[in-house]
Amino acid sequence: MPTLLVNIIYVYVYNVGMSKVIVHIDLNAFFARCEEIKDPSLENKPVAIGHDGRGGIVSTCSYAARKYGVSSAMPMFKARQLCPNLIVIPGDYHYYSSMSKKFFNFVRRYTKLVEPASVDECFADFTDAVKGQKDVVSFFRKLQEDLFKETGLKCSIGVSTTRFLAKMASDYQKPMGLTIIHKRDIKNILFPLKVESMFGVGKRTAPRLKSVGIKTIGDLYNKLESDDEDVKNITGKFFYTLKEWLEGKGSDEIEIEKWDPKSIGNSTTLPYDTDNEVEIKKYFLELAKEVSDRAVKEDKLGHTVQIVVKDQTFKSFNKSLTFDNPTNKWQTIYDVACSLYDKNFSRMTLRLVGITLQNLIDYQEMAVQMSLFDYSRHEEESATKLLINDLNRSLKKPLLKRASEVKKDGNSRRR
DNA sequence: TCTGGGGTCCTAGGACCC
DNA sequence: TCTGGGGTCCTAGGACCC
Repeated sequence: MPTLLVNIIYVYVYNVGMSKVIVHIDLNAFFARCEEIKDPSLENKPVAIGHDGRGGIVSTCSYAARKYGVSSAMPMFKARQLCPNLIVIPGDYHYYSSMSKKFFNFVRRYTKLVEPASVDECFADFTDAVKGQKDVVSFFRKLQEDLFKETGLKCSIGVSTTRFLAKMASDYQKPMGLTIIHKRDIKNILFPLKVESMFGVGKRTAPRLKSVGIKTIGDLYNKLESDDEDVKNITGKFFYTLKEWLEGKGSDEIEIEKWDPKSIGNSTTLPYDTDNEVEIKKYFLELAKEVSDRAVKEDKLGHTVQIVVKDQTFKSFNKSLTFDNPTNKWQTIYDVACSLYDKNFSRMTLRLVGITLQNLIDYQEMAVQMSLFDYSRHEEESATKLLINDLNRSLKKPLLKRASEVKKDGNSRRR
C-alpha cells in the first residue's frame, strides 16, 4: 500500500513537473464588442457586423442578437427575419485590428510566449506566469477583469496542458468563461459533448461519424481507442491526431514567430451572376492588383497563380498554373488569371471570382537562389515575357499571340 | 436577397525522372 | 517490346477554421 501511494505521488509530481500551462484566450463576440465600446448605447441591443447587400452574411453578432437565433455565417436577410430590430453595422476592420493589437500586447505582459491564432484569439504559455500562484482561478479571473477594465474587451479563457485542450476549454463557457481542464477531467468535461463540438470535426465529418453511431466525443474516443476501421476511413490520417488530442498528448508548443503567409488571395462575389467576359476580366484586374499590392507589402513572390470561380449553383472550381520565375507583378498575375479563365470558364455564368498567389518565397530568398546572371536577366526581361515561356512549356502549345516569338523548349519542369 | 472572404492542410492522380 | 518502383512536383478538389 505505501508503495502504491508513493507511485501515485510520483506519477502526480512527474506529470505536474513536466506539464506546461497552456492557455487559449478567445475574445467574446469581438467585432460586436468593439462597436459597443465605440458606442456604448449599443450595449444590450441586437447588433450584427457584416455586409448588408447581395450575399451579405453575419460576420459576428452580439449576445443580445444571438437570443433571437442570429448566428455568424447566417445570411443577413435571414438574420433580419429572425430579429427585425437588428442593428447592422458594416465592419471597421482597421479599428478591430487596433483593438486586437491591444489585446495581444496585454497578454504579452504576462508571458512573451504568445501566439495569435486569429484576430480575436491566441494561445499562450503561462507556465512561468502561474508559478507560485496559490489560486490559479483567481489569477485568471483577475486577468479577465483587468483586460475588461483596460480595454472593455470580454474574453473566455481555457487553461490546460495542450493546445487542443486549452482551445476546447475556452470554448466550454462563454462569455467571460474560465475553464480549467486537467488531463484527468477530459472524461468528465469533454466526453459528454456532441461530436461536432470537437475542434477539427466540421459539418462534413460530423454526419459521417454519426452514421456509424458516434454521437459524443466520448463515443469517438472509444472508437479511436479500438482502432475502429469505419472511423479510420472517415478521418484518414487525422485519426491519429484526434486520438492524441483526446489522450491529452497533443502539442503544447507555442510559436511566437511572425506569421508567414503561404498564400495571398482575394475573391469577390459579383454584384449579379454573369457570363460577360469583359466584366469578369475587369474584376480579375482589380483582384490581380489587390493580390499584387499585398504580395509586394509582404515582400513575397509567387510561383503559382490560381483562379477560383463559383457558378450559380455555388459549385466552385480551381485552376492553377505554376511557373519557374516567381512574380508579384499585377500584369503577370492578371495575364495568367485571364489565360486560365479563357481556357476553362469563358462560357460559364459566374457568381464569384478570385485569384490566389501560391508557392510563395521571400524576395530575398529568390535573389539568393538565382545566380547573379539569372537575377539581372530576370530584372531586365519583363515578367510577362518570362511567363509566356513558362506557359508554353506547361501547356506544351502556344497560348498567347506572342508565343510564336518565343523559342520552344522541351518539357522542363520547375526545379 | 439564400448561402463571404481570408486562410491552412490533406488527398489522390498523373507526369516525369532515375 | 515490355517491364518495376521510389520519389518529387503539379494540379484539382475538399474539409476545416475564424
